[in-house]
Amino acid sequence: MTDKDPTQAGTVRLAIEREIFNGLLAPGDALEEGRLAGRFGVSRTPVREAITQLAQAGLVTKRAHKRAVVAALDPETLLELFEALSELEGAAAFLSTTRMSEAERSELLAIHEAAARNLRLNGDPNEYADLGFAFHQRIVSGCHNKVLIETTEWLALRVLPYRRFQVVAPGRLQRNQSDHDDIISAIVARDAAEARRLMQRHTLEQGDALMRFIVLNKATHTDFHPAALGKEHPL
Amino acid sequence: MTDKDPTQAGTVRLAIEREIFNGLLAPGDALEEGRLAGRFGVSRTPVREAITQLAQAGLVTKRAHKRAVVAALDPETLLELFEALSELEGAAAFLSTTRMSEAERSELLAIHEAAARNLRLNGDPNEYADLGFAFHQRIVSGCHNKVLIETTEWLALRVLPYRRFQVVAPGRLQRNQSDHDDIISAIVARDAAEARRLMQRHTLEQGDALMRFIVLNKATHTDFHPAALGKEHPL
DNA sequence: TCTATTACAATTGTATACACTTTACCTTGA
DNA sequence: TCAAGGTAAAGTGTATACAATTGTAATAGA
Repeated sequence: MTDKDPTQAGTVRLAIEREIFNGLLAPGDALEEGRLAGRFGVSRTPVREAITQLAQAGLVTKRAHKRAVVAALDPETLLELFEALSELEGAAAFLSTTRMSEAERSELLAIHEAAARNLRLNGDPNEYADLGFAFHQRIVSGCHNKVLIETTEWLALRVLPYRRFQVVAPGRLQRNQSDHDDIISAIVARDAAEARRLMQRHTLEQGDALMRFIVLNKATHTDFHPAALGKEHPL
Repeated sequence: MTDKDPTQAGTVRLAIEREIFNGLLAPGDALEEGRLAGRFGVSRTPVREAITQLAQAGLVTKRAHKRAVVAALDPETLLELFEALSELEGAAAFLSTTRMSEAERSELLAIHEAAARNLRLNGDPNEYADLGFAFHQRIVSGCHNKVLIETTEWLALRVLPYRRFQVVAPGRLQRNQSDHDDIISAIVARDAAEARRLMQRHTLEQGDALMRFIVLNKATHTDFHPAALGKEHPL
């Protein structure tokens, strides 16, 4: 998905993407072509093309003659995203169980063990979040189905800014790690059906945990963008 | 996905989409911005925007400074598409079993029965193909998860031109209908897990059948675009 | 005759200019 | 004070012009 595109349109697209993930651009914010063009030092044409791509990817919404805005994930859509994602990641886990190469499997194990080490030594939670993300990503890529991988990452991209904040809930990290333990066990035992079941439930639960967190903090925030969450819970 | 976009870019996008499905634009064909602009009586700008959207949707491939070409589905990718699609449709069937309204369920049954009638009376195979497509679509939409529906239709769009030709294989129609019978039974019995299993296997088998057909006709065709297939098997 | 280099043609990428739509503000009337 | 209408400002959609890159063909050299 992250193509090294030498064109300005591609560069601008990546830049806007980053700003969305960083929270510099919050959901609901308007993407004004002229201003962005000025900020990036290009004309409106490549900016417009970048926005078109982002719109197609679902990160921004765009209607004719209306300003493009950063897609706001209402709670319902967020739940739907996790539900769909859980199915795709479950399917990937099912296929990966039998399709991963020995090298891929050992790399997955290494990541899992690094996460366990981090947790045991009370390491940086951000590093743990990254390892968790890598864990999911390796299982997905292990299915060796480019279409499935692409589709899964396409959805994962939309929840990415929110996903890392699931770890803030108390006891969530341990639960997360224990889920990963079970998934690894199923994969090592070559139990594809079980790997699917556990992976699906795990991803679904991540969504639930995030939703609960959001609902709890709903009173004080009109929206729940990660930037806002981050300020509230810098860990 | 088919947005009624009043802008020229949207109109051009739909027009190109239709030409791809009709076979007027075959996989591998170059989408030359200038010519298309001339043919549609607009400037290159909206054409370019339309192509960008189609590229993001996966119907055309586009690299910097290279001509955009209609995406050619090589057999491997086609197989991957059906594998991914089978997972998504299976998941949709699982959810639809418990989530469909009574009205949706009876509409699904009506479509299924119309297909059975068509088959019994040796009706128009194209009508049967349409009914089969409607069958799948209703099961997908019945899951009431917009993200899942969108994602599934996004993939289905890419195999749509190929999918209808699965019916040409001998005995394929009866087998298809019998699969649908079983799926309906599971849904009526509220057996979600079984509905998932059957639906997934069914879609996967559709892909296999298409693949077999392609391989058999491979000797005489360098590519297997539906237009070529249609000429070979007008039924 | 074949290969490599170079110039030219064709096509894409970008900038700018303009037309049309939407939005916001201001005026006017009750 | 508030509502309604209109007008100006802002922003998007499109066309055109130009720059940059790529594909092609022709020519020169071996």
